[in-house]
Amino acid sequence: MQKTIQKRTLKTRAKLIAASEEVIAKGGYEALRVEEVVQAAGVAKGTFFAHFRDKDALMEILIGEKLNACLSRAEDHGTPKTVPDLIDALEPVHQFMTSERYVFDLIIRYSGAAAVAEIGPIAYCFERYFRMVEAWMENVDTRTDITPELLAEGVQAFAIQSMSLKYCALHSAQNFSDRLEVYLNAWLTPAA
Amino acid sequence: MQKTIQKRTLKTRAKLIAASEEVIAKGGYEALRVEEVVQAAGVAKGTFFAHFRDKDALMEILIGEKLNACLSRAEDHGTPKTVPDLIDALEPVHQFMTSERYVFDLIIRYSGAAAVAEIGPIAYCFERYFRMVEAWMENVDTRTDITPELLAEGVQAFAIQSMSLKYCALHSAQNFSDRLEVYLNAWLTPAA
DNA sequence: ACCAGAAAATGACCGCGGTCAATAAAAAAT
DNA sequence: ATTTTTTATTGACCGCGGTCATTTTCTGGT
Repeated sequence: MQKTIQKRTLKTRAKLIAASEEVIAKGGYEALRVEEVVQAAGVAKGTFFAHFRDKDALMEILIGEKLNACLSRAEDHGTPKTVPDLIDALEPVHQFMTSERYVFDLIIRYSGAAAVAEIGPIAYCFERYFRMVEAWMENVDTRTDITPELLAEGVQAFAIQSMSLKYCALHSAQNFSDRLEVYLNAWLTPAA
Repeated sequence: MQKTIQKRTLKTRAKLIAASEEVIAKGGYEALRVEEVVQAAGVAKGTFFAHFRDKDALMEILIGEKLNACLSRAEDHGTPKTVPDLIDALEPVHQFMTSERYVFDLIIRYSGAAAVAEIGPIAYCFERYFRMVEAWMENVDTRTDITPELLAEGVQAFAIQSMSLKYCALHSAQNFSDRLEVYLNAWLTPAA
């Protein structure tokens, strides 16, 4: 009862991923059509769904990859020492997350692991983001009444809030970084 | 250049709304099909889209109504004095927001006003939630180094974070209220 | 080399949201 | 009362994601 995976499978999958990236490079994530992808990859529609549960599953993979790349860049930044520096370090991540409305919505929708057994690519990125910030929190000058873990969860919550408000016309007066800075100052170094 | 609206219009619209509520009462929000609604309302499919931009627009209206009812209940609670009391006051709102995964996702997606000119029902609810909490913050014993407005924005951010984590298998150990309580204590009454 | 069984690919088909030119009904103008 | 104009309704049709029985291709055993 072996389930030998043929090398053909990997090749087809690679073709589909490559074709998807091509399509996205042209028109962005939102405009991607499965039909267009399979045509570019030279396979039938049914083949696509033999490789990915649904369109979202492909998106999770592609967006997760990009997000991981951004997180690596953030890690390279080194431990930030101030709030502006923290925001600066996370800038690539936040930048990509809000590069397209469609992307932001999809990331939020898949930010949680549906089941402990299978953590999706995006849920994994959220965990990675959180752990990275948590580690930073241990070596930075902030309030000490709460754990680095809690501090990191707060940073994530405020980052998401700031990104959400970017898409809200009622709060577009203040820009993303300024808003996040206000939040994080209040969260990390309260004065009363 | 008058745009007289016929009373027939209002009647059809009411029929559609009523039919929608019926359908939802049976199978929940996620399972609603436009086809089923128009059949129950006794009109053609095209009529539906003459009254609502798309399916989401109807959902915004229905969910917005429910959400407003929950907010009214929260207002009736009176100004909460402690964090557990605050969570208790907001309980109906949070309860409804997480009653269905589909509902939560839709609410989040439409929480921002797409344009200042037209604030959707759900964006309005978010504003109302925020203003209500802000007013509470003025009459409650918290940190005073930041404005009630900022405090309220933080409460909203943490509430959303807590709700999101409810759907994440990696963080399902802690329940919603307990998590939110930890967040709000740290946010409203920091100790260092 | 050949065959049996497993794995992969195919494309016709379906469900459902959304469109639009044609039609009917109501209101305004005569 | 009749015509004209505006407003509302209709349902055939389309786009696109997703399914599944059938066919093709691969692989391991003899």
